[in-house]
Amino acid sequence: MLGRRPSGRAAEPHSTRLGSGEVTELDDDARDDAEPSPPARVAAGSARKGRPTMADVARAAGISTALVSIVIRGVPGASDETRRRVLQIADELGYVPDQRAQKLRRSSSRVLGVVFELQQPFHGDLVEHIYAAAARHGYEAVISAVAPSREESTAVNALLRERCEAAILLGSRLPDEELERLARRLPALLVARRSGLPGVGSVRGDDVMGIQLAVDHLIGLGHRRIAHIDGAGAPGSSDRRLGFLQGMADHGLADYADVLAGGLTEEAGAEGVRYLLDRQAPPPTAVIAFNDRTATGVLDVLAQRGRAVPGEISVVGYDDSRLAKMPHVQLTTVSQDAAGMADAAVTAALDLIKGGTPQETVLTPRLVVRATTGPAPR
Amino acid sequence: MLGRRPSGRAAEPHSTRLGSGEVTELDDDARDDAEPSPPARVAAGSARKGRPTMADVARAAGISTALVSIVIRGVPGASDETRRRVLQIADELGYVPDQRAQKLRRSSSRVLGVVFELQQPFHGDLVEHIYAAAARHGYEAVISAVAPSREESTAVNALLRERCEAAILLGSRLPDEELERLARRLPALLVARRSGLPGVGSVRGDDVMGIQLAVDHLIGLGHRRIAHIDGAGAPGSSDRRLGFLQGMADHGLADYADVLAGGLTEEAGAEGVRYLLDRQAPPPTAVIAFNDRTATGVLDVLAQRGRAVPGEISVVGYDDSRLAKMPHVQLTTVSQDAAGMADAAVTAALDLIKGGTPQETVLTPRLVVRATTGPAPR
DNA sequence: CTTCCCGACTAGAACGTACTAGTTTTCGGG
DNA sequence: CCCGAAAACTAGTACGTTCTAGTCGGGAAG
Repeated sequence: MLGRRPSGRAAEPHSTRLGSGEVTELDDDARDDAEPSPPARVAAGSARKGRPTMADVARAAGISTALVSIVIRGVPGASDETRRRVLQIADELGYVPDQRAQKLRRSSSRVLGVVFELQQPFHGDLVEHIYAAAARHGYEAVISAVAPSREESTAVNALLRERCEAAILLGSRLPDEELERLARRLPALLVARRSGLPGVGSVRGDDVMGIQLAVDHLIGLGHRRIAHIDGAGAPGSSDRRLGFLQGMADHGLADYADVLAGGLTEEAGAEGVRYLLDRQAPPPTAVIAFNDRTATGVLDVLAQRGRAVPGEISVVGYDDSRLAKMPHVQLTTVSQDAAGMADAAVTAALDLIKGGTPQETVLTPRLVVRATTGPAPR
Repeated sequence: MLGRRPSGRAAEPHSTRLGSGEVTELDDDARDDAEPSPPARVAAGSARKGRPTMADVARAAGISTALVSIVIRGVPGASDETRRRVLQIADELGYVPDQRAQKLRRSSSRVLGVVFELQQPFHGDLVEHIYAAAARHGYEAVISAVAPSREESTAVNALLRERCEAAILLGSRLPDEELERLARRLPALLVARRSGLPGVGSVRGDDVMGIQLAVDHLIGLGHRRIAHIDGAGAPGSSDRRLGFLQGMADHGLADYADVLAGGLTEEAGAEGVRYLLDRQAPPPTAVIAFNDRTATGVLDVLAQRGRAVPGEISVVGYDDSRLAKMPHVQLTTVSQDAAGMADAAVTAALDLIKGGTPQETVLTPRLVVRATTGPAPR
């Protein structure tokens, strides 16, 4: 094993950093203004110096900023000739409207804030569709991430300062008290979480029913011993747990129901199924996981242990996220219909902004049968 | 199988939407201003009406907005008594500084723009650390996502309008031409991608060396037939391919090297390894995947096919993302050190903002040996 | 030849904050 | 009691837009 040295293709090995310790802080800051002659003064050269403003464009075109504004916004009030000229000059100068100033001036910012979890595939799906849904309504979505090292309240505060018109929280874990404080400041909407609060709207799937669909499906395939690896304290987990127990009871199989504390990560699923396989009692013939990530963990462990899926054990996930759809996974799962949910969330948020009363919108889930469920083994 | 109906616990079954078709657009918009008497006029009631401003706080406290500004920013210039009082009133009123106005006023917006891919775990890791690194330097990170339905140029434009001081692009796929246009507008920095452009900085791992580390490791374990499932056209993939071929050649094993067109998804890895297993020639004893996601796809297929890892086949990933660290996966991988890379990226971006020349910073990767590699089978 | 209107364009006031350049108050020392 | 200086506070402008309320020509209608 030869000790590797940095590859030769890079100009310099490590952290290269050229020249001069100090750079002139602000080179030619003060530039005299009353001088209309040379139109293109910014154009060439590097990206230095504050970006061009509307005033720069106006000066270069020899017109007022108001007229430039009219052209840029594309509203009536300018001749075609001027329009053409202004747009060309703006492009030459590399002018981009300053969003801060726009938003400040405009009565409504037309911005929806979205808080999501960085590593949750389903949240990724939702965010993607929220972008689209917001755009469809002439809104912009600005996103703020939650991660192990970034608390939800930090993420929310960032949005608050952004002065968005409403906040959409994906699978929030904020305590009721904080949610109430938030709702007092701006319209707030929970997604994929039940809202017990009067001031807070909510868009979510019917979790009880979703799991029941899964249970029905499995029992229809002849399964009896079914386990549920739940979401611990996560939003929705108690509903899903309830749906599981109720679904089993409906078929008179309450005694065969098995609920394990889980979580919403792959590891939680892995741990849960490991326990099921290693314990004294015979393992279940089917597992319903809290979500797709959890189910993925279950699948991984089963594969490692050489248990056939669905031959020996069937597995059902929840969310129908990107994970479930992957061709080599083909997870049977309960679809939350990310697009529909995003759509409903944006619509509901817009309704709140217009002064509507907070509602609880419950979407009907759908079972998507793929390759991880099959007839119960003999 | 009994046809499931919406669960009884939800107040109303589907898409509930209460009352009044139309809501008053803007209720009591005009409110007379010159009236200093009742201090707390916003406080109670719902969240309606524009949020309180500095002027509201000042009026309630009977002082000037300038002084409120001083207190809010926490700069010297106000008595402790006033400070306390103002903060309390601000809190009561639910005052939050308007970021748009702040940024507009402040010379520098102290905002870094970050473009990332929503479904790439490694990007998630990077974003998380960039948030932290930026905060450490008194900057804020605003993120803009790329997804199948949201183009990179859309994401970049959103940042541009946000007037951030620099743009950090994670694993960008933008063509050189567009990058140049961008760099002419504001300092731009590529992460995990080589920059051929003079005006664009770059922070990346030494991909050639990274793969070579993996090759060395495998050969040290006795492997000879090694395959590389590459990243197709993705940033960094040509370097990694080169590193693979060169590493194999260094050991005189050029003839045993096998390069497959892949991609950066699980499916690409799954497809690649399926091909390797199904073809005529004997399968390799080790696979180096383009990244962790690709490696995960490989692992899944191997598990499905009942191939022992690392007993029969060893697998190496790249990135050391969240995926690799998961307890039930324990993927051997080349670490890009997300934290270090995020740190370097933020530092480099700040340097660019201060007028520094764009640099190419190359970080030394590190091999993290976990459970998916072992001695070559007999 | 007026009058009026309409399109093209402009002046200037917001929006909510930061900050410079004051002005007033406080207070200790002589 | 007054001076001076620091501390506490304020007026007013600037940031880059949008938008209201205009001005200015010029052509059609009277």
